[in-house]
Amino acid sequence: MTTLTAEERNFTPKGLATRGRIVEAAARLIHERGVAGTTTEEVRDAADVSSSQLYHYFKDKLALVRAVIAYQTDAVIGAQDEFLGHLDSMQALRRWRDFLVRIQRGLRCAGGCPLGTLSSEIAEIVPEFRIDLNRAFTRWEDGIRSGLRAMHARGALRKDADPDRLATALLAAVQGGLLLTQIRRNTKPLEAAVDAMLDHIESLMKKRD
Amino acid sequence: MTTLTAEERNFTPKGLATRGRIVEAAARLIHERGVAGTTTEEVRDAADVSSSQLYHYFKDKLALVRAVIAYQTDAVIGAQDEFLGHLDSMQALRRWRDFLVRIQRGLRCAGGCPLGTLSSEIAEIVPEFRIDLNRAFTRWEDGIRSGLRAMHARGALRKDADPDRLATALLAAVQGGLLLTQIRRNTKPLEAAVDAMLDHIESLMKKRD
DNA sequence: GCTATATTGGATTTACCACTCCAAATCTCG
DNA sequence: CGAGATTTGGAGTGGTAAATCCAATATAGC
Repeated sequence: MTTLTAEERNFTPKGLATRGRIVEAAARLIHERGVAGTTTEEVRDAADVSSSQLYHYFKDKLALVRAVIAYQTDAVIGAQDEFLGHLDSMQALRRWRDFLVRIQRGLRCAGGCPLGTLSSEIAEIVPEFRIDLNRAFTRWEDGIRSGLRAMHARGALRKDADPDRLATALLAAVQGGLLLTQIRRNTKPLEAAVDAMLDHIESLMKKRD
Repeated sequence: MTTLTAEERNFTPKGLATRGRIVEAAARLIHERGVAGTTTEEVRDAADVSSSQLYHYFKDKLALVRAVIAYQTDAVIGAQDEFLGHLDSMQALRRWRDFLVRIQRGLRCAGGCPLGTLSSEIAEIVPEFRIDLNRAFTRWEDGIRSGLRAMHARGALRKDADPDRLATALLAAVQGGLLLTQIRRNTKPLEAAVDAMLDHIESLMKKRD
């Protein structure tokens, strides 16, 4: 059984635009109020579509939520585009850290990570949600890992350092930091968590010889 | 305006027991299915109480959820009782780490941290929830911090290390690790995150002189 | 232009779920 | 034991939100 992508279903450009509006509105509302806190009626109003449109493009609310997961995955990864894949120096890592903190400040520390909050709310509800979110985090982790691997390969990181494991740990620090930052309404936890992890990575660098 | 605690409301021991059954059942169901995924009817059945009993002891579902937050806070902190407050050596920290990993394995990595998942689901919904959860994490953090402060005070940690900030970072690593562990259904992320943070702390220890 | 298909409107249905209500049973304490 | 309070049973209610339905309009491709 294969899942058809939006493009495979003979949607016209106009239809795809409508579908896009729905997903976008749903993503925003769900990030603000959670999945359970967002009604299809609110999505309809925010996207300015009718009930039949919503169900024309999505089988049911669960299908819409899956589309939102995909949308947020691209949004989160996309927002870090200029960083992910190039985190191969302490300078790049620190700049990325500053970027993440700046984003949170811009959001007044509300809402947390769209993927993190989605995960906690729905990962246990529908098995496919967990799979989707796992893939999302794996993509994110890949972007971190490639930089650390490059550092390792060129000898900047000590041979006994494990760049893959460090990438996982760094992503965890980001997620945990974001959670506490959301609860505290203060960026300090995010800063403390990521800084500590970056200091750790720096301590695993070979001294310049 | 003061909120009455359960004890202040003239509940008899029998009543308190009933109330406790309700909270316990609600906590378990909510951890499994989330707040929105748990109906009052399911709680009633699980606790073997009638509808009127539920609303006799709780004003509404929100009040029940607040009670569940308090219950889970005590449960999570309580489960770590033998560790928190005594994390003042690398040995103690590593033992605590093993304990956390063991717990997750026992749960087959499902469900995540009760406080973490609650936070993501409801922190933005009702302001008081965020306050309650903030307090919960602060208590947890206190338990970690006191150990690191002790290490710092007795000179085991370098003078320029910041034990308070390290405690925040360590709690974040635990939370982020738990999130990824839940999504991956594998304890590796928790291990990687906490190990990295503990290695970092160890690197800040004075060499024995 | 004509036909099939895609898109849209919006009223309606169906189901569920939080919460109420009132009466009955049980307990407390003088 | 008796009066007042607490606890319990369970049917019922009101509102809400997901999903359906049918008809109308727009669009694509021949």
